[in-house]
Amino acid sequence: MSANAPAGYDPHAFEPFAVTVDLAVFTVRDSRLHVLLVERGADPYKGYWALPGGFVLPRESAESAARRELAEETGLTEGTVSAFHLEQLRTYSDPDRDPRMRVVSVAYAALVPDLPEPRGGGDAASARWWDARTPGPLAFDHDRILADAHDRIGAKLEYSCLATAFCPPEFTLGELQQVYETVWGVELDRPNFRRKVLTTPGFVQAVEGSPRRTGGRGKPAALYRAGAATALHPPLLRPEGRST
Amino acid sequence: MSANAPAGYDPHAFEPFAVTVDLAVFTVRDSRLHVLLVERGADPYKGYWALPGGFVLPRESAESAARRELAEETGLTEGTVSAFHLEQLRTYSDPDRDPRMRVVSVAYAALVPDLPEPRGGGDAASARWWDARTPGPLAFDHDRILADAHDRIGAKLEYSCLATAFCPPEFTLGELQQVYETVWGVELDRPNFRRKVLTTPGFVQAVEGSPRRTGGRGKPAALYRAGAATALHPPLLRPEGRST
DNA sequence: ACAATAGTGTCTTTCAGACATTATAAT
DNA sequence: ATTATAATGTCTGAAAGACACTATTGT
Repeated sequence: MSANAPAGYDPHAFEPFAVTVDLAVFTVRDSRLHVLLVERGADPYKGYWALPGGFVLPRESAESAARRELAEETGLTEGTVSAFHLEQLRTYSDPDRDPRMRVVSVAYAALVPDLPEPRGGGDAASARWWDARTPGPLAFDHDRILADAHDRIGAKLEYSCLATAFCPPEFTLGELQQVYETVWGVELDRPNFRRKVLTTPGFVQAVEGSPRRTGGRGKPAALYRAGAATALHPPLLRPEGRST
Repeated sequence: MSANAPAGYDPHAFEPFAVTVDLAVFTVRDSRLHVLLVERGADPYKGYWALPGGFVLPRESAESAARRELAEETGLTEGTVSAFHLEQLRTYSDPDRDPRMRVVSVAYAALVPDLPEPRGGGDAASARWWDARTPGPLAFDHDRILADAHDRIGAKLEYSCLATAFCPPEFTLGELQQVYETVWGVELDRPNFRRKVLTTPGFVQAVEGSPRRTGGRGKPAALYRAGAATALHPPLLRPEGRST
């Protein structure tokens, strides 16, 4: 803003903007990427599914609003939710994106570990996890937002350590690899993946006195925690120029 | 927005938000990264320098507003300006970022070739190019926005062909290398840079019947145009984990 | 002749892809 | 035994870093 407020600019002079946040909450479940959706109970788009979200209140930032909505929609406490990765995606401002009024929405992507089915904490009675690739037509421009969010997360896995945000505090390398394979929709070579993760300083850190967790069959896997690193140098590039 | 408008929500019920755009317009000049700033003629922050920007009008998107402001502040036509690279950065929404009222700002980064000194086309009488690294304290939260913009551009040079956006339609590989060195603040090995650029399909395309442009002394350099490629696979990583 | 910039070629190191092999568990 | 998953090791090829060398201009 800021530079050129028309002299004597009156905030109430023309129809105001509403500012909202929309959340693409992702998790990896059963080797599929899932996104949290809520069913709309009122028009417009009554009966459609939509990304959870809500208005930014007069005295809070968009970040705060997003964090608050994340807690409400997942039914978890603010404390729990504060550990989840939440990042701003981009802002959607088409004048006609909401038929009721001028609504500018700041979209966020949240990455959470596998959670229990959401209990309807907020005003959205029905919230569910959906497969992120086949969400059918969503309300408003949420198909677009969801697609953008998916793209961004996929891209960030390449050059950041973000994948651990999908995992519980202690995880196996197999689980971490599942995250990559699921988000990218490709299969990775396990030995090469191990090598890359383990030789990147600070990506993961072995849990000492190594307890081992069994994934059912097979040899138990060593456990790791997320390391201190945040960036991946050099990056872990996906096999081909994929998008989904 | 969208999910949970309180039933019977009245847009005028509480103090409205203003939505603005702020622009970080970058160019490379004399081997230094420059950013376009305007001097504020009124309070708050009277006399401070600020990123150009302005209000989003009731019937336009933030993108349109940013493009419009870019034309106004550079004094160029919308047609000229439509060729420049303009991308959304992120949105700043701290409740106290503007002392006058609640202002949410969508920030954009614009990359332009070396332009003539801006003529005050808009209401901002004084607009100037400043060294992007030492802009002194700017108005509002614009120091933060500028730093974020610089970081983002630096990061995008690694995995995109964006550097050509700083160059005129025809440019030499030396000029392209200057862009990288200037934005990253490092020196690159020329032979290796050449090899990387020329072996990346679609990054640049040689101008046939090669006219050659002299940069003063030395051997004349071949000219290139930006290619069709938009992404860089594999990326062109900067030497160390730098940020400025 | 010399300085300055453009361009080529080569050696070495790093790292990713491919894939064989061993290890440890459940059935 | 068989199957399933985890972990190690090795070979190869692609690409980056370092750097020597040639080419073409202005002064």
